[in-house]
Amino acid sequence: MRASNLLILTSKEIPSKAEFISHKLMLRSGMIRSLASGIYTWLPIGIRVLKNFKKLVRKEMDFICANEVLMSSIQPIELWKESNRYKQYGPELLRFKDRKKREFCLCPTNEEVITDLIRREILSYKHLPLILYQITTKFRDELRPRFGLIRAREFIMKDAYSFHINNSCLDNTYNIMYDAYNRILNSCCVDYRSVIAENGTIGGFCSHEFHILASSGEDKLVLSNNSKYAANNVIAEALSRNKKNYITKSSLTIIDLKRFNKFYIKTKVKMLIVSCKRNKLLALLLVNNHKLNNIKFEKHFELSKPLKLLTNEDILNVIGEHINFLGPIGLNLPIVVDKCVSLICDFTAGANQNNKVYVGINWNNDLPLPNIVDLRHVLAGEYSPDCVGKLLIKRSIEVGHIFKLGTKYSNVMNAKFMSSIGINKPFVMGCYGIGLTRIIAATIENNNDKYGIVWPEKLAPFEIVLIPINSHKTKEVIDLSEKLYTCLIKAQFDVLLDDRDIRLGHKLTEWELIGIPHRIFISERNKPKIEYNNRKNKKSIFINPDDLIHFLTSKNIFNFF
RNA sequence: CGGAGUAUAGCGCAGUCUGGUAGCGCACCUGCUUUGGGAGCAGGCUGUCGUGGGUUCAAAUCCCUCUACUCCGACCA
Repeated sequence: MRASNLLILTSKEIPSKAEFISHKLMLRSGMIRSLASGIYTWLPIGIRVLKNFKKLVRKEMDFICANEVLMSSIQPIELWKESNRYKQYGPELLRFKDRKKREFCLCPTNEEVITDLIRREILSYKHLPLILYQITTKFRDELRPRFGLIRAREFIMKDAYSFHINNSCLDNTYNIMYDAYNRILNSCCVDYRSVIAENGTIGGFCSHEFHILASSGEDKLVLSNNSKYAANNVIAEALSRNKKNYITKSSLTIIDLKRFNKFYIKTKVKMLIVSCKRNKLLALLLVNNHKLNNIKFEKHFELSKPLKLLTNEDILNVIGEHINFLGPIGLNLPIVVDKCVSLICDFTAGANQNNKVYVGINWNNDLPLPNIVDLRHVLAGEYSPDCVGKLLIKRSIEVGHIFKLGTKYSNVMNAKFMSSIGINKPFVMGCYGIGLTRIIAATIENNNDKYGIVWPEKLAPFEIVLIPINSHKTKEVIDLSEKLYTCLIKAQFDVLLDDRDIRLGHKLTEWELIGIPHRIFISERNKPKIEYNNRKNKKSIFINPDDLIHFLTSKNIFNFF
């Protein structure tokens, strides 16, 4: 490609509407333009990057013998009714009708469509296991799109689905896919983690997420500093330890707020009141500095989803006590305690009277121990649940999620195959998503400097840019540049010749912003050598033009970093 | 969906409080000079001041309506 033919739409100005580094850089480097909230147009530079990411993913899918398909971005709504996700998905599913009044939706994911395909086409166990995948546009009508491509409404995702005769076969494919995802992320040169995760509306019984660590990320990961334990914040657990060492021995006493000091705060337990199914109330007890985890609550009390916390006002109306003085003793409500609360001795809680608290409360002595459930978010510095290391909490961007679905979809959609012993069995399924447009943004979050994007070699819009200097002065410079351009194309490099009649400074800042990894300068000054310059470390080396291909293909270039 | 903010040239912004000729920088066009870090000089083009209504002799500016976009939260993977 020649720069004179390439649509390069870079900008010096920092776009006012972009907050994230990746969003700013993608706009400034001319990769994307915004069309509407969470919807983008991809420009030539961006498309080249996207193509490289697709290539990388296809290579890994090929390697594990997955079959590429392409499903429509429009889906008949009947399939969603069949899988019972029609209501569950809510307004995120963008629905519309065709001229015959048949209802459709824009594809947010493809479990239904693929299950429908397979139940029609695959009748025998002899075809299994089978992996199908596609790379295509998805649409989710997000409540609040933000951060550029990181949470867009329209995005490009690779989604894969696997079909098996049983769980052990699924486990095998799941592990193969897990490894493939690791290889993909390694190629992106990003700091990432795979973590155990929550299945959400996709369903199933086991899942892992792949996250790129970034201080700007929306998600939080809980990681052990000394073991492999890594989990999404919403399901992370910590080692529950007995906390009776707080106090020697005391007995139940009611004290006034005036005597309430630091010492009692340490052992304070707080009470939250939630409204459950049929408006019944439930009291939850948590250690004072612990935060209630909605997801854990909802998982355990599925029928009370979504969690409804009573406000101070509600509590005054319903219970008639001030929120700060609620406690389990003498309370006429069912109680559930967090695991940590169940382990604490001589604790402090409200006395259900204004300005009064009980201290020295002990389970079984002072009141029976109610149901125990893990209800809280873990805190940084706690012990890892595998007893090895302490927990760190890091921000991240979720880029991939793999699920063991089991027979969730095949059962409800009646997708069955004939097994080897002659009986019909539902397909055992897995599904595997990786957000390409999100991974591009996250890769930029991880790979940039004050000049712009620093692309990993294989993902950059071009591997090499040839920059003739003062080419208007000497024909030799032009001739050599053209010669090298032809050679590099022949050697199958993704090369760009910057043949524009603009000043050098302009070219340099522009290619630094766009992030081309390798730059070659051809000038009168360095004759007969040419200058190789590296985007990442800004170092230069002077080489003979004839050695260029050898230099670029040899290990030299890697030692150079 | 709750809260906050913004909307003026292609982009970034000033002007709005206190109503009275539509401004600046970048970009763009022309010419000359320049050419190893987004050049300099001279000249030029660019606007339904988001939409609709109201007040006024007069509205970018004051009042009301709607819309879009951004941020925080909730939600979601």
